[in-house]
Amino acid sequence: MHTDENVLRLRKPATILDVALEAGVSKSTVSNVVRGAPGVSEATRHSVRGAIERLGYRPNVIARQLVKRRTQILGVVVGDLVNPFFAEMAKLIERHAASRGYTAMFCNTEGDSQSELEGVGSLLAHRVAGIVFLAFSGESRTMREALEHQVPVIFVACSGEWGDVVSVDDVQGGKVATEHLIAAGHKRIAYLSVPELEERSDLMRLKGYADALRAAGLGPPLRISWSPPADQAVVDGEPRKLVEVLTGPDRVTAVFASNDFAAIYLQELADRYHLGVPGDLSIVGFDDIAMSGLARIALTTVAQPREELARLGIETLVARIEGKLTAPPQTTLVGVELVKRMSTAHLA
Amino acid sequence: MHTDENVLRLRKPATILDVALEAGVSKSTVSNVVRGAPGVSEATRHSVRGAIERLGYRPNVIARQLVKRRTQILGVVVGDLVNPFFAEMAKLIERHAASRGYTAMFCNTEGDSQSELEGVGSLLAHRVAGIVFLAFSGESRTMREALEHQVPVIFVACSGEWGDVVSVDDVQGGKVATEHLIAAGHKRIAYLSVPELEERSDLMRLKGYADALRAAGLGPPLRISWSPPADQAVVDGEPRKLVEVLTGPDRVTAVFASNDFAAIYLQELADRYHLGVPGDLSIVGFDDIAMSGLARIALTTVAQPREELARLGIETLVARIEGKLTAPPQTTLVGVELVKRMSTAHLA
DNA sequence: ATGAAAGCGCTAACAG
DNA sequence: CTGTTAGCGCTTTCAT
Repeated sequence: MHTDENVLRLRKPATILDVALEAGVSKSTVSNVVRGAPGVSEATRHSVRGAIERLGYRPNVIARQLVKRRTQILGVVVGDLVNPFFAEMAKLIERHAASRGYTAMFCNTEGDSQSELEGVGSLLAHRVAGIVFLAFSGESRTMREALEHQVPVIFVACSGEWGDVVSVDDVQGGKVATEHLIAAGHKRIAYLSVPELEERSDLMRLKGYADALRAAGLGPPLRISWSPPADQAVVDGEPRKLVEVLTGPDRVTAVFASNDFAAIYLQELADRYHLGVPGDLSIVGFDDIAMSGLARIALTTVAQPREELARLGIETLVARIEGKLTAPPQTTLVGVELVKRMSTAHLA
Repeated sequence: MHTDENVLRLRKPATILDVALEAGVSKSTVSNVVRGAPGVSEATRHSVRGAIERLGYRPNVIARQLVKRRTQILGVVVGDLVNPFFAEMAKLIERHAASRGYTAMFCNTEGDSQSELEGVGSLLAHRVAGIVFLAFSGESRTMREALEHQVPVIFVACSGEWGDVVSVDDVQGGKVATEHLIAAGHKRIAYLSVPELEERSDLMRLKGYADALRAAGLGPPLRISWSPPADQAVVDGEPRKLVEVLTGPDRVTAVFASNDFAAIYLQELADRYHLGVPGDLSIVGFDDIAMSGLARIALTTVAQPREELARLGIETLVARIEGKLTAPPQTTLVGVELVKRMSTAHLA
């Protein structure tokens, strides 16, 4: 098929015109063959195919994009690939996009709204057909820009006001996690949030937690803000050493962490201070990333149906892009499931 | 700056012509201002800037790419984002690319050479300026295509014959890992390889292992091929239950795994069968992914300098793209470092 | 210092 | 069924 002679000829990629000349037809005919347009005789189709093969012709997507004024590229804004939850979502999004003929272009924001802005700017400059937010800082200029350019947007596993959203029921998740802890006899239960998690989800999970607490007649909610692996944390607005919250007479005996990443680092901190999990401290996470299932981690957690989130997200976005969905932005909530492992136990 | 009126006007993005009309100059002048070309009077520059601002003009990268016949996009071929090593490398590569003005376009191959082929095809169709392989199946058609299209290629943390490579010294890594085990008194040491790791690196690590064994006058190398979390494995070409290799009279007492991912799943298997690590089995990994440092995992491993790999990789590729490097493909090897943790111990 | 004109490679009417 | 034509939005000589 490919001879060295051809390889040499192709130092400059063949264009549609080269193919037309080679096959002795016009550009349009080649274009029709390439795009599988109807109304081309079998004979010409065959000879064009031959010319394409001989020249190793590959359509220039850029030229096509320019004339159609649309790309088949989806921009994906990811929080931080180092968090396995995002890594897996990114992979699933890419796969679903590919299965529908779209290519994914990622930008990693590292949770920083400045790079989010730059990233979205770059996506917009590349005229992506749509944008998937896997994390969203809430910075309004970002969206403003997207809107101005009429790019459909979807928030997957996070939320924003200006586009469709597909996510889990965070309130419900927080509730289920907290109820599990309450059922195990815990009275002093804290909510642990980390900056990596997008604010709205954080607030919703906090709400579910607070609701469950209230329903059980337990004390006021206790919110810990922590950036692993720091020693310090902020407890109800006041800086404290995190370990102190977990020890002492009025210590917290259970923590609902806003995601597995935080939960695992909390467990790590407990290990370093020789606090037993779940003996001295019960922990529930959120996400159910792969490593939470390892015997050595064995984290009780609220599982997000990642596959379903990715599928619905891409489905919705593509429908929007292709004009099959014109209704106002909609929110689709999918269910969560508590996965019980070894990081939680009855209060002694 | 942005009034609603403008937002409305921008439903169709402004083109360079709109700006020219608005500023009362020609397309070329606008182009000169946008590109910061010299030879534009301060006055016109100012008025053009104003028009750009008013219209919210953003240059169409696609049109630019078409005329310059080059993009500023780097294709990145990733093995599997679910392996934290790849996730982190992907992130670093993206960051370094961005710092040099390039955008990254990922494709996840899942170790499957069919999707590698499709992915590279898509990258090529998008006329990426260069391709970074973070994993490479060795399938020659892939590269053949890349070569035919004259796209510079770099292999980072893996290797291939048809491009520059920046990787660690795998032989040395295998040697260091094995010597550590030998020094701890182990006699029956196996090498564990998983399909996710690219073949050449696998072979090089195996070689380092075998060399160390030979130098110490220890028996023949023992190679285990395993797909976690299966029960079965292939030991020196013959299928066996993995756990049997780790128990019984002539059991293996130490394993050098070809990457941390495999090492951690081996540890998991040991845990499930109540084999103590390092009591009954010592394990050394390769990569030093973040989770290997957790107290509960505490994996002894050969660390790859990821930051340096990413930096050198992008530097080299960009030099190639920009024509600053025209020498024949070169190989850059960077050093590895053994990180001792709790998964290895002296043989009792 | 600025403008006019010729494409980049492709698609999409519209003729023939 | 196939060819002609006119752009898509931008860069780049070459004039002025």
